[in-house]
Amino acid sequence: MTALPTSLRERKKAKTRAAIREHAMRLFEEQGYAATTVDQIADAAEVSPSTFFRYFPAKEDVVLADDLDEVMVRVFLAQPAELAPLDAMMQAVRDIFTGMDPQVWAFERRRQDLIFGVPELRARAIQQMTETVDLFAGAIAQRQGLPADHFPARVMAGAAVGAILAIMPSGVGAQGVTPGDHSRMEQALTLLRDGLPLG
Amino acid sequence: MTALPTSLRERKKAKTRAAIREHAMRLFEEQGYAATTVDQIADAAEVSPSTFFRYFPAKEDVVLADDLDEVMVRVFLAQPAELAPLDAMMQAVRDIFTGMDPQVWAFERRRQDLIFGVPELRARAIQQMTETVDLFAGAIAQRQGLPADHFPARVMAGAAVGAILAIMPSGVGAQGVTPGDHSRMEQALTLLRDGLPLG
DNA sequence: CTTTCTTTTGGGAGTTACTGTCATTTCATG
DNA sequence: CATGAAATGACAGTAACTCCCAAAAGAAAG
Repeated sequence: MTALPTSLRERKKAKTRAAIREHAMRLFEEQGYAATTVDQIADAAEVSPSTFFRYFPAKEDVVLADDLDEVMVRVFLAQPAELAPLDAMMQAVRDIFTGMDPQVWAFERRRQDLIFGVPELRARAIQQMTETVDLFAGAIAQRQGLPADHFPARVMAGAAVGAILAIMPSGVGAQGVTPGDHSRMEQALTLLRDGLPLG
Repeated sequence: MTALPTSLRERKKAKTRAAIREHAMRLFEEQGYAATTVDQIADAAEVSPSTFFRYFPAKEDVVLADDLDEVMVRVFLAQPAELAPLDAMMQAVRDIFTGMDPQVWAFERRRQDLIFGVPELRARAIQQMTETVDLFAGAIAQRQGLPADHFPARVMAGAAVGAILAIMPSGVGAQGVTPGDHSRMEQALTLLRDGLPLG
């Protein structure tokens, strides 16, 4: 996941970060996000509140820290050049979901559950997605040898991210990403490619 | 815009609300969003901070209070039934932008500038858009006589909203929606309808 | 091992957005 | 004018941050 830590200092920092994160997630799941204070998290992780904010600039960032989106863009760019962009995207989705190790998967799932359950977090997650649109628009253009600000490339990126977002579970009792979801993503991208038939 | 106020009380409330809003927007534009405190706004509008929060549950809501999205859905549903969904959407965009009176337009523009300039506001605005996706998905399905949770309808709604969002100016020095923008929106929807050709 | 330098940590004080409560004022009504 | 309802303002309190400074812990050098 991350580069292997060398010095004692690095190892301690990684451990502290992980501890804060784990205790925070647990408390959020147990008592709810809003009802959990930063002080409680700090107490549980045995650090001072000051230290908490040194590791995570905001309470939200404990949950939102690293995003999957950049990985997605990288995998997308690694696809064979002969694939059409939307097909390359589908293949990238497939690659990511099949190659993910179970532990990462489980953690990802807990995160998704929290994010989609808490409006505050959902808002920021979606904002991250708009940054992903920029990344994707650039990536698509690059792949096809088009200028970086190519209009149709932007539209495609926006449509793809929007479509995927739209089929994410978000209502009451929603569950995060499940193993079956990557096939729904592929269906959505196929529809896009075919001009959005409604039949 | 709103129903005509009858009683003295109603009129006063409307005036107070407008005053808070106007002073807030002015201060945000002059000194920036974060640098403006609720107390300053309350002072300028000559109300107590308590009253401020009675009118707007959060500082953000002064800017985000009413959204254009619901209007969009209504106009979309009012389009002639023989238009294909994406064409109906295009026509709805056209109707709204041409029918908007200049004063509303000017205010809308100031709002857009603020929203797209302040990350915090942008995040919440985008969240509102996801709610719009739900509305649109339902509207599309309804128009075509499909079940409310029809998968391709959701994908279409998500793609359309995502595409439009993607071509909104958001970078540094970005300007809000300008009169020329509705044609860009139409271009985007046309691309969607045609299966997203990149040429 | 000790000294010195650097990084990390904890503590405290301060700001700001927001919540809840209660007395007072302001409008509506008979 | 009297009475009830709604709006307001002042107050106290909480929680998420921010800034700053002194103490602790790891790294490097003698």
